[in-house]
Amino acid sequence: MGPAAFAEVLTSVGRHWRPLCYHAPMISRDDRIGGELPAGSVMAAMSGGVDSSVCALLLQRAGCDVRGATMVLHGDVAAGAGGAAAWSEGAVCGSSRDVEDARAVCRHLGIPHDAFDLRDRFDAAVVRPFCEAYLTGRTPNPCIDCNRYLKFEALQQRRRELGLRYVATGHYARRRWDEVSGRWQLLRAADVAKDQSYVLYHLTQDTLAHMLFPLGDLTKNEVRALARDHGFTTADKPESQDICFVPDGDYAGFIEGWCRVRDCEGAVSRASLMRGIEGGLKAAPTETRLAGMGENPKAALAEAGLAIASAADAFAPGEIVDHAGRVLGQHAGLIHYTVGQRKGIGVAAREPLYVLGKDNTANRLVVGFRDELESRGVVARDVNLIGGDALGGPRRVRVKTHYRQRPVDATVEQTGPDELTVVFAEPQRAAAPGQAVVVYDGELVIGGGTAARSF
RNA sequence: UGGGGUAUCGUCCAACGGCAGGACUCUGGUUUUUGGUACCAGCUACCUAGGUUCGAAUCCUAGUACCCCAG
Repeated sequence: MGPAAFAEVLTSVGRHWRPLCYHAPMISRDDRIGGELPAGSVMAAMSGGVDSSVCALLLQRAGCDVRGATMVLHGDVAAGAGGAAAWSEGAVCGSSRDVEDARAVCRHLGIPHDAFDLRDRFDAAVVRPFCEAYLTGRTPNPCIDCNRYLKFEALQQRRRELGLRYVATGHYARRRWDEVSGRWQLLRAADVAKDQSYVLYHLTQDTLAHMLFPLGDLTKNEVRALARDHGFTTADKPESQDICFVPDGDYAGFIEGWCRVRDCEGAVSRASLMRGIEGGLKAAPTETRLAGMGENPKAALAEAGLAIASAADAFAPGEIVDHAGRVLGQHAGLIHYTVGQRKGIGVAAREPLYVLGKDNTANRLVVGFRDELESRGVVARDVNLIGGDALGGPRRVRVKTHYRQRPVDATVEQTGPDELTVVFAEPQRAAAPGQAVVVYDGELVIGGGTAARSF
């Protein structure tokens, strides 16, 4: 079916076109490529969840040559005889359960399925930067890194190796070829409630050219209905939540354990942590360097108001103070807190108290009332602009500093080769350093970066 | 040590002599591919001992503790 015929089908079925997708080849209209429907071989990234299952289904129905691919991201290999490997159980992304679910869906669809062991890559590109960010007082978003370095970079590499044309994922987002600029664009999903473009701001032209987002025009309910209609075992899996490699939610405990594992003596000492952090900085591939740290991590840390030495005290109790320095209580270690946090401070006041900032040097937690948390803007580093060009002078945009936040009016200006400065139209609750700042122009994702500081 | 004042959830405050309420904290839940936020729900208290009264957090007496003035 050529694009003209495809458009005709859409027109002819009119308002009832959606149900047709249950029975006919139907994928997002925005997945046409240069006016053509996607043709050729596609690697469908399958997490074992409902979205990626339906993603594979839609590709197959569109007539693509599909093969499923699942990344094994974590899980221990049992020390069995003969090196027999057994993935650990667990309903978390990239676990054995998910690999099995993805494989079952592929069997159901009659398509090949590959499982890639990317645990080392996951550790290096996601887990280590996650721990190091928290240890230096920032609040990382590991899902962003996982998307960037695993779901896109690593899978694209496998795609090239296998000689396939596309990688498709179950993200709720859309891409579009822009004739005017001659470039690919990333757009928000049709289902605003499920839009996931926020975690994709780092996509490049090269990657977008080889990406498909078959779910971009569907709603979650439609996706689940499709999965049920096809009897997928993944149809009623719950939405993913929490950090996949910290299923119990105790990220501080996880990081402490991570530090211990890295230190043979088993002690979380200042010296061992410093060794770990500095070693990590040296050994990490360039793309997994501490965000925005550049060539000289220590200088960069100092510039950011962080001291490497103090990072070792991330677990040490200290004082809770207000903006005037009055001591209000004791904190349990700065690693347990993040800017904007309300719960867990443990100090009773006239109104709720929120974390305003973390003073790593003095090991003090600065708290205040809600209105004190508001900021005029935010500076983002480690910038990616999907269009490729520099942004230049102030530009009216909309900005998200959290996955679920509705975009807010702002102006953005390129204030450095790798720096954006966002000024909100109305003061916003401050974003924690380390969080993603994503810039939109209507439905279009312009790009984004990592929050360095609010002002 | 003299004079005055105050004692109520973990914290800060309410409650004509008539079922002790709220805010904050805390706990649980909902929402959510990050941390958080937001929303909903829940737990916990009348300083001690007497007295007055049908009935006391409330009034009276004593004790205890703390605070403020005088030292």
